[in-house]
Amino acid sequence: MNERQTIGQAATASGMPADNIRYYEKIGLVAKPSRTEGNYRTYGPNEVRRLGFIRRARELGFSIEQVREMLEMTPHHEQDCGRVDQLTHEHLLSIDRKIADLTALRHELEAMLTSCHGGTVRDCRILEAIAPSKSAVTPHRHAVGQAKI
Amino acid sequence: MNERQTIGQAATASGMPADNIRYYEKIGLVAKPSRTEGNYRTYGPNEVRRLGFIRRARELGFSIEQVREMLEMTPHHEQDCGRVDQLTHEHLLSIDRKIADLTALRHELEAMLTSCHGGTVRDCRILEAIAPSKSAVTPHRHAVGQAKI
DNA sequence: TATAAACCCTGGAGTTACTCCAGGGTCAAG
DNA sequence: CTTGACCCTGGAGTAACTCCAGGGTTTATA
Ligand SMILES: [Zn+2]
Ligand SMILES: [Zn+2]
Ligand SMILES: [Zn+2]
Ligand SMILES: [Zn+2]
Repeated sequence: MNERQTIGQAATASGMPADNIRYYEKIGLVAKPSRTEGNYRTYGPNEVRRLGFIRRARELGFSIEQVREMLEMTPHHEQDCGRVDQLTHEHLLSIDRKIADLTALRHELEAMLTSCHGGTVRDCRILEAIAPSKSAVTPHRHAVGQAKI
Repeated sequence: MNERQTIGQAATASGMPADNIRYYEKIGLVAKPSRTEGNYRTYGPNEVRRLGFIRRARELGFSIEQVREMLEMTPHHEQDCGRVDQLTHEHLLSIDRKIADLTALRHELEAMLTSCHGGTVRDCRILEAIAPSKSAVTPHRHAVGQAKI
C-alpha cells in the first residue's frame, strides 16, 4: 500500500484541476514530484497537503506571491508568525478598498439606471451620464510643450 | 485655428494615456484617425469625445465589449435604449456579486486575523485555518477509473 | 543654425493566474 | 488486443493594458 497518488488523484484530493498543479510546478510554487517509470508525476501526502493549502489560500484571495511567502514560512516552526498576520492584514485592507470602490460604483450605476425611464438612444440618461460634457473635451490650443499640428 | 489634436493632447483631453488610445485603435474600438505629413495621428472633437466616453465607461467598470456595443448604438438616435439599460443592469448585478463575494471573504479573513494573537509559526491560527485538515487529504486507494501506481 | 528636449511612430514583450488545446504516450479492463 | 481513461509536453489564448527599444519629427533654445 503506497501512499503516492497520480496528478488526477492529487487534483481531486486538493480540490484543484490537474492543470493548476502543473502550472504551480512550472512557476516553482511546488517542487517537481517524483515520477513513475511511465513518467507520471506521483504525489505523497505532504505534497497533497501543500496543494490543499495553496488552493485554500487562493480561494481566500491571496496572490500567488503571498502564498509563496507563506509556504516558505510554514516549515520554520519556531519563527514568529507576524509576517503571516501582516500579509493577511494587507490582503484584508485591499479587499476593503475593493469593496469601497465597488460600492461607490454600485451607487453611480444605480443612479444612472433609475434616471433612465426608457425611450430612444438620443434621450438615454445612461448614455448621457457616460458621455463627456462638451466643455470638458473642447480642445484648447494653450497646452505647452506639445507638438502643434 | 485647426481643432485637430495630437495623440498626447487627445490623451490629456480624454483623461487616458496615449498608449490606451493606440490600443483601442488596434482592437478596433476607435477608428484609425487621419495623420499629419510626419505620420502623427490627429484627432478631431468627435473622436476626442468618443475617447472620453470610453474612459468614463471603463471607469464605471464596463468591459471593452460592453463599451463597444454602447458605442455602436450611440449614432442610432431613434433606436430604443433598452439594450443600454440592460447592459447597465447586468453590470450592476455582477458588481453586486463581487461585493457579496468580497464581503464573505472579508469576514473570513477578519475572523482569522482576530483568532491569531501572535507567537510562532507552529501555532499560528491563520496558517492553521488555511491548511487542509488531515482527514481531507489522506489518500484513499478506492478511487475508480484512475491509473494505479 | 545647431542641437537638445519633448513628442511621436511601430512592433513586441510582459503582466495575472490560469485554461484549453493538439498530438502524442501509458495503463488497466474486457 | 483494443478501448477508454488517464497522463505527458509545449504552446496558444484570455482581459486590458503597460512598458520598452530603437527609431523619426517638431519645437525651443543657445
Ligand atoms: Zn523550523
Ligand atoms: Zn436609457
Ligand atoms: Zn440614427
Ligand atoms: Zn499568526
